[in-house]
Amino acid sequence: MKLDEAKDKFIQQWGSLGSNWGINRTMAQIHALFLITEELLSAEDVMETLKISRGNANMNIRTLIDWGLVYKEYQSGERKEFFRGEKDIWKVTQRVMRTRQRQELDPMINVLAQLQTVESDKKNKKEVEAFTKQIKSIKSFADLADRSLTKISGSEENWFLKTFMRFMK
Amino acid sequence: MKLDEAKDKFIQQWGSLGSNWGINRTMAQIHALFLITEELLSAEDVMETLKISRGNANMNIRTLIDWGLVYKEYQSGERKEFFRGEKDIWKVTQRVMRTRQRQELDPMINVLAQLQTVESDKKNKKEVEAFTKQIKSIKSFADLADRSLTKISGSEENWFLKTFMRFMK
DNA sequence: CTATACTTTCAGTAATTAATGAAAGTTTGT
DNA sequence: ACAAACTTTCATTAATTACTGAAAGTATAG
Repeated sequence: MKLDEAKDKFIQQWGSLGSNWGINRTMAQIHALFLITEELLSAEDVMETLKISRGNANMNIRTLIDWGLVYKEYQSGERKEFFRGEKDIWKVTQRVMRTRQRQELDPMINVLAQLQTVESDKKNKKEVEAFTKQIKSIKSFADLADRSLTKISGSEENWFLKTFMRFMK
Repeated sequence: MKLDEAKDKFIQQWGSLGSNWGINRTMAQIHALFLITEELLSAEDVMETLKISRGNANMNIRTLIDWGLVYKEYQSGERKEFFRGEKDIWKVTQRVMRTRQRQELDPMINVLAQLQTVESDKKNKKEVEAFTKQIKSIKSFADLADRSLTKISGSEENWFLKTFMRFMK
C-alpha cells in the first residue's frame, strides 16, 4: 500500500469509529490527521487535506483543543495559528475519558442521585421499593466507574501498565 | 418526586446518554424501560409507554435481544411474545462491551494490521517510518484494550470487583 | 489609525439517521 | 386449509445532526 492511501484509510477508519461513538465524523477525521502528522498544520492545511469548509475546520479544531487532543502553537514569522496533535495514544485515551466522564457520566450520576428518593404511598409501596433498589444499584456501579476513570485518567502510563497487567493476568 | 415522574426521568436520561454514545435514542429508552420494569412487557406495552410505532418498537427490541440485554419469554396461554430486561447492571455492561468490541474495535484492529506495511522509496523513507511507528503504537494499544475487554467481559463480577478494587487502591 | 491577515460565528442548507405505518410474512388454533 | 393474531420489513417521511460560506469580529504590522 502507498503511504497516502494508508493515511487516507486510517483517517476514514478513525472517522467511522468516532461516528459510531457519538463523535462527529469530521472531528474524528481531523483528529486522525493530527495523529499521523508530525508537522504543524494550519486550519488551511486541514481544510485542504480533508476538503472541508473553513467553518467546519475551525469549529472542530477548537473542540479538539478543548478535549486536549490538539495544541495551538505559533510559528515565528507567521501570523496565522498552527496546530500540533497529541501523539501519545495513552494521553489521548485519558483525555477522551476525562471529557466524556465530565460530559456524560457526571450528569447521569446527578440524575441517579435525585431518583433515589421517590415518594411512596400504600398503593405502590412495593413498586417504589423495587425501583429505588434498581436505581441504587445502577448508581453504585456508576460511582465505581466514576472513581475508576478519575484514577485512570490521572495516572502515569507506567503505573497503569504495570498494575493493570498484573490485574489482567 | 412521584414514581412515574422518576421513571420517565430515568428513561429520558438513559436515552440521552445512549444517543451521545452512538446508540439511537429510542433503543436506549426501550432499554431503560426494561431496566426498571420487573414484569414482562409485550411490544404493545413498549409502544404505548414510549409512544412509538410498531416498527420502531420491533426493530429496537430485536437489537436489544441481539445485544443480550433483553430476553424473549412466552406467557402460557398468551399467543404474543413477551420480553424481560436483563437487570444486572454488571451483565449489561459486559454485553455492551462485547458487542461494541465486535462491531468497532475488531474492525479497527484489522485495518491497523493492514496499515503496518506501507511501501517505501528513497524519497519518503523517513515519513513512512514515522507513520508505521505511530500505527504500531496505536495497534499495540488497541490490542491491549481488546485483550482486556475479552477478559473483563468474560469474568464474574466477584472476581472483577475483588481484583479491580485491589488494582484501584 | 487603518489596512490586511487572519479567526469565529451562525443562518441557511445539505446530509444523515431514525421513525412511521401499511403491507407482507409467519405462526397457531380450530 | 383457513382465518385470526401476531411479527417483520421497508419505502416514504420526519427529525436530527452536521456543513457551508459569507459576514462579522479580532489582532497585528506599519
